[in-house]
Amino acid sequence: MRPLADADLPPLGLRERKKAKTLAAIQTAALRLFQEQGYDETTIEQIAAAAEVSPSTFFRYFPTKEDAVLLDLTDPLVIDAFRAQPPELSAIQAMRNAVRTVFDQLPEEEFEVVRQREELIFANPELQARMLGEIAGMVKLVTEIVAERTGRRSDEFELRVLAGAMMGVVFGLALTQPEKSPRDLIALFDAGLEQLEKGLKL
Amino acid sequence: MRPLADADLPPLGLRERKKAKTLAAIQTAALRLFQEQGYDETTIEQIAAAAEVSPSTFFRYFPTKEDAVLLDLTDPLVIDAFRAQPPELSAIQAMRNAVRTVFDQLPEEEFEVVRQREELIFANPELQARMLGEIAGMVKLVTEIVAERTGRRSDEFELRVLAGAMMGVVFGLALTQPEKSPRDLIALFDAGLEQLEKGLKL
DNA sequence: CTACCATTTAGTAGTTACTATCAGGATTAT
DNA sequence: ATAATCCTGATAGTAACTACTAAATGGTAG
Repeated sequence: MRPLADADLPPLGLRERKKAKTLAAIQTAALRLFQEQGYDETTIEQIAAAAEVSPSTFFRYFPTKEDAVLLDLTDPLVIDAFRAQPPELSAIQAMRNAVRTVFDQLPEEEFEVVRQREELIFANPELQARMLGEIAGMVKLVTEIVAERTGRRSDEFELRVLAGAMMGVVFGLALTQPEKSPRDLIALFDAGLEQLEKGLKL
Repeated sequence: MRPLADADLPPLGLRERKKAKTLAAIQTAALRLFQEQGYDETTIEQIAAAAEVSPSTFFRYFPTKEDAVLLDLTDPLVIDAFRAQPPELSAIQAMRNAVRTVFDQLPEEEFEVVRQREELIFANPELQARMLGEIAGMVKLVTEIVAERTGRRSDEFELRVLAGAMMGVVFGLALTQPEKSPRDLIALFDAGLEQLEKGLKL
């Protein structure tokens, strides 16, 4: 329930509340149906029916069927935490801190959503492709933040290599190991970054 | 013309030759139309018409529209060259050699196909997503080859981190810099790997 | 050259993701 | 209360993709 994280600020119009509820209802219904019947076997009509909205409404909230799975609210949290790290730290250190900060205090129910999504994505190549697209977006973001932190230009060669390598670690870990819980994955990511910083000797 | 690389071994039945020709005709027509009218604006009917086959036939050769762009014949070459490197070299060194070996002797016309494809992919998020999927496949392959080379198991943590980081470099470079020629990209990739091996200090 | 088999092809019909548009109803601002 | 705005549902349409069938073609044996 309530995969949203918008701290429920007091003055929130009825309209906004309804929207948030509809969004959550659709994603919840979608994830449930996907899990029960499989992704490809579930039509948008079914999702809409289960969420008690029209198909039109589904598409107003999610541009594609894939997005109903991919919508992730932890990414922006990590980005913010990363940006907030003191600039004295190396980029890799900063990223490690950011990830730990966010996931150490993430409630269990949110973890469950993460887990469910990972399972679906791992089982479906289409979704994997889209997921990688999201990661690519992260590469850009990370590049820009590192540029801010170090006072360099974001199109500098070294920055792009660094950001690419960091996200590549996520990548290599996320796509090769199916059965791990999200928590384990976080731990692995941390260890992977540590290894990256020490240097890759093989 | 003839984006295929199958050295035209002498005994090749008429049927096989026709198939190769049809494949090439479809991909050529597709790339041309995509470039002229844009990817989304081009329908499979149009491609089929331009290649003088039926839509059914298009789908027999390419499972999806995207595949008509993504079919890449240099990847397997790099993989083979990578596998052929002496095991004394570090994985990163071996990869650098492999890439150089392949692209140094790649004919100019093949480079042109690579360039055309890169342009399309860069302009279209859908294609980028699928492309990343291909890269993910590469991560797996690279992991396995490194495992062979070093006599380790392919599911070992360090291997996955290393392979992920290497491919992440491709990634960070390929997706952030549009206007470079493929040759420049190769050079950048080489430099990126060098930096990766030296260690990422930022 | 002919007859036969396997493969490739075109054609047809259907499903489904996704887009565009619009009228009616609910929410908000005045 | 009234007007402006936004959200929803409904309809109609496009295009990617699938399953199937019948015809044409390439390979092969007599």
